[in-house]
Amino acid sequence: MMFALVDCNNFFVSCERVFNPKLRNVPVIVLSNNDGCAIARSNEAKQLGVAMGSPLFKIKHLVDKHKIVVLSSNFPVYGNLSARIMHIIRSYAPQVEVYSVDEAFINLRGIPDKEFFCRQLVKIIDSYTGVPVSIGIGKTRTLAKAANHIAKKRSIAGRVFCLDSMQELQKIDVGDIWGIGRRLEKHLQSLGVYTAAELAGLSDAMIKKVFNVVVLRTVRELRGISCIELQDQTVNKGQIMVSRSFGMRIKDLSAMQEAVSTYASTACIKLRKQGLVAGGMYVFLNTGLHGDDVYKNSLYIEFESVTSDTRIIIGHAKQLLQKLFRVGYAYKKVGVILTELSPGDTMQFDIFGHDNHLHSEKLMRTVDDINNLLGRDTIQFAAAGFTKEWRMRSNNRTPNYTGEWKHIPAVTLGDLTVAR
DNA sequence: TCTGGGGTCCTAGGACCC
DNA sequence: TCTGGGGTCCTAGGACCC
Repeated sequence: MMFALVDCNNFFVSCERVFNPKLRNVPVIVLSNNDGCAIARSNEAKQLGVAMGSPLFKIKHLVDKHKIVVLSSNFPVYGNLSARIMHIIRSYAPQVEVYSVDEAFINLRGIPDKEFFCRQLVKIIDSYTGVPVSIGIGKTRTLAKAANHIAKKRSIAGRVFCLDSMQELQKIDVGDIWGIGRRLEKHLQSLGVYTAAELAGLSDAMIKKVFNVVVLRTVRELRGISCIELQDQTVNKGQIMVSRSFGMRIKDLSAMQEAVSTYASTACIKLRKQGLVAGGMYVFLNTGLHGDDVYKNSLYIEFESVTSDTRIIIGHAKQLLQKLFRVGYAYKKVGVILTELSPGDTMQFDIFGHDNHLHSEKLMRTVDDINNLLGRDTIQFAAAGFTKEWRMRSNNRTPNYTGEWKHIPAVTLGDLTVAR
């Protein structure tokens, strides 16, 4: 068994560079929603010492000193490029699991020259999309991950690395292993385990006693025993969450109601896009978790019958929020989580509500169709509000190059400008 | 006062991932 | 002052059953 992990290099930054060549060869970072933390960094920015996830205010001095280009995240564009890349991978590889927006596992079984295949794939993705990718090859998914890490870290020519010698594990820090996070790394180090090779050498009994089965699985994968198969992606997700931090603090219930209605509406769109219905919902809120006057809470409701009707779900969301809301706090965030998801075509009908249900499905489909055709929020629910003053910060967002006619780049002589 | 052993189900919270 | 969003999986502990 052999797996490959295709991973885009500095993905969000690479996407921005596809549409703006001026960003090449200069330090660039892309911020999280609400312009909070650096979640993607160009190699130049990494070298300047910008850590993954560092809050912008903590790296302000580096940004100023080295003139780092700071961009807000532009997820529609990244999602679009991601879909193109995954499409290319699927058209060449037999079995693919899209693991995240910028990563995919490939089962290499049946491919004769695996390294050659991967080097070709790197070139094809590069020439079709302009996004550089690296590929790691290994006997298990965990080893493919580690191989990918090496390919990037050592700037391997051809950007493909095959981890076929266990000697390599001695050079990999235990914290760099997939599945070993900060907590486990510390714990392992306190036991004298610093490298992947040392972790792989621990006894099963010891790991099970001190840690758990998840760590044991990781260790077995390091030894070359595949424990994590490629996932069947037709399986539904367990839940759908939509939540954002506000661009400002909110004290009044009405603005909170707008926000929760907006997120509930977005969650319903995601739900219907996957052909699912939900059986229940959480609403949660908090004041931000860093100050002194912290309040956080959540509530759950089980729906009377499964639904994907935005009107019903907004109604429940507002009711839950009303119960959670305490006057006097300055809120930073609210969110909804839809749970108990099941396919819409096998749903159980409320025996009294069948006609209502057909009506609801028709209405929602019509709303979705109109918005898909004419742009999102062509029709929206009034409860979601129109001014949305609480909207998150996004001060340096690039245009929606791939999703809006008026933002499509126009090439002029030699340089690139944006058509308006 | 004494008050077992085994099971299930649910929830909250922790840890991890990108 | 400012510190993301969206997920999954596992475990511990409580409630409840016989």
